[in-house]
Amino acid sequence: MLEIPSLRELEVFRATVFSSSATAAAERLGISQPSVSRILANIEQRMGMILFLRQNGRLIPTAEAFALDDELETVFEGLESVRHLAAEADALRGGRLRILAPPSFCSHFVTPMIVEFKRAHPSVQIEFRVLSNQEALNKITSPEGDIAITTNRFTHPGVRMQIIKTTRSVCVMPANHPLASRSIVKAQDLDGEPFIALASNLKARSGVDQLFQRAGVSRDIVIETTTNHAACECVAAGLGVTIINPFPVISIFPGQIVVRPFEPKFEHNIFAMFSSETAPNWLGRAFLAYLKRSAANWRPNL
Amino acid sequence: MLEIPSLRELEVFRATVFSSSATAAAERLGISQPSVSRILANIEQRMGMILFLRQNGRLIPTAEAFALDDELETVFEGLESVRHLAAEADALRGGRLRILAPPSFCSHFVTPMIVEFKRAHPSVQIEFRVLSNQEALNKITSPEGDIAITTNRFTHPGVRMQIIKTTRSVCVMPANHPLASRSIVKAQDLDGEPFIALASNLKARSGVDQLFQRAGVSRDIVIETTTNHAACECVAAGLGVTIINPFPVISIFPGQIVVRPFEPKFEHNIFAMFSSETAPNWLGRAFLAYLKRSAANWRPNL
DNA sequence: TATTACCATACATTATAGCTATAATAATGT
DNA sequence: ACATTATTATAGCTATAATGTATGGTAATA
Repeated sequence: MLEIPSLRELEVFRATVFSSSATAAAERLGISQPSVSRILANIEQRMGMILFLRQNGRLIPTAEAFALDDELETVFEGLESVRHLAAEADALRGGRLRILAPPSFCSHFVTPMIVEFKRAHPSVQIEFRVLSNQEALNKITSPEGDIAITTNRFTHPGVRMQIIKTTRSVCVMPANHPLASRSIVKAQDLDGEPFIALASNLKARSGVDQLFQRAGVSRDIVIETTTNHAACECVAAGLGVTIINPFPVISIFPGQIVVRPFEPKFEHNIFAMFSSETAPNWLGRAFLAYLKRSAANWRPNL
Repeated sequence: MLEIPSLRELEVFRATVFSSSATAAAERLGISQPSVSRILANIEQRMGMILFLRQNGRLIPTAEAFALDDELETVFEGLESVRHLAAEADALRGGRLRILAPPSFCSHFVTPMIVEFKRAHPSVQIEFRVLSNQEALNKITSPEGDIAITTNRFTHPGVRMQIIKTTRSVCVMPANHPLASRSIVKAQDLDGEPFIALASNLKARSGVDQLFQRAGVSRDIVIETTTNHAACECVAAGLGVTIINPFPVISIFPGQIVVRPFEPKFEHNIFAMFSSETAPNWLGRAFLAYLKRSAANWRPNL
């Protein structure tokens, strides 16, 4: 009923939609017309859709057929990339990879991945630059970098973004805090609490501020820090609680802090950024796959 | 050497990369381990790449494997859409389709397509609104429209754009113009010529102005019009020459005007715009396929 | 040293994709 | 009205590909 046909069958289907004729499609594909005819019948039966009207002995593509054809364009473009990848696979051995990342993700995410990647592919020459999101954008468009890890979803036409991981803010508290017994901490719970805030120029700061404003909760902001790590240090020292992105750094200071899910939910994204101008850098994509796999296996230990 | 494996083979490959083990992949796919092993060997041979290192009797994915896996994610996402399409094909019979388009493309492009589409699928309920690019953006994001035809490449995160057609500006002249004998008209040829310009708020106007500025050519702008059609009327009346996008309206006024390619090249794009928030509207995609096919068959008769 | 957990190969079996020949139907030309 | 041509559909056959079972090899482990 909704079994997906084989690549070959889809290819035959596309050729037939293109020419609105089984005979023409057969000629274009270099196979016989009966083959095309039977393949089309097969597809229709297995997908449970009528793709062609048989009117006056001719094949007329239905709206379903056009929609399917449109959808398949993406698929076959992807396969074309695969073919290019195969053709240029040499670049993956002994190529160069220029990685850009902001400081916040280096020591506990990107750097270990670079070590692992380099171990698996010793002949690859790796350049690693630590810089801000904005600088990364500039370098990718130049292009002076192959892949950048950022926390901003840039919509610049010169770059393509891809989500590496999505996480939700958590509440970090001293181990002896009364709220530590709760399984979830809500905004209302923190009314009047001493609070460690992030620096006011950060997007995460303003986002969290909004959540508390909407909830009508006023916190006692005792200190502002620039990094999640510093915020955790302050919490460990008993200065207050904080709301941060748990990825990739959490659960240092074992025993001194506790971490709980926070509501309302506030999402953080990490993106990979590539140039949209130049051809895909396969080493960069390979490295992205490492990052994704690593990020997917990561779990916040709450 | 670069033959693309079958879908099934790619599926097996992905499962193996995911688990880094042929045995685990076989279990996950419900087939035998030797099958997986042989399929992987096949893929590697046919693509001419080493996808797994056999170290200590274990399979270790190479950078090539990760890059390929990443590439295939797109492909399999596309196929997932195909599956959804099959499951929801009913929507294509008797659904509703809300089309948005600017005035310039209605009478000679969108409207005839709507007529054809409605004839092929009589039970589909079609709403057609004529409005500006900006209004279309608003309605797509609302969403109060399923597909919009625009001349702007919006980068708004709430919409996905797709190119329907790309064309190049042409020079339109009275039939008896001396330059009518040339096969190509260049910017320099129009120095001092009486010129029909488009309204100064249009993107096409400023783009063409730039071309002439760079070429150091000063035209005698005798009149400004808002539409391509009006510009052609002025040309037919012998008021001067003009540079316009030939699509979709050209070669009206037969015998009175001639049309020639113009250099330097100036490209125009027509886009389809969908909401990126809501699920794909299959009727919209089917209609898009109609538009694309029609646009692809269109030829400027120079 | 025995055991276990993998991956690879060989062989047999089944399923699929392709061909040729032929039928059926509709449009077109005489 | 009839023959011709163009198109899709069906049947039967064959070669190839996909898959399973059985088995062997190799490295880690107890």
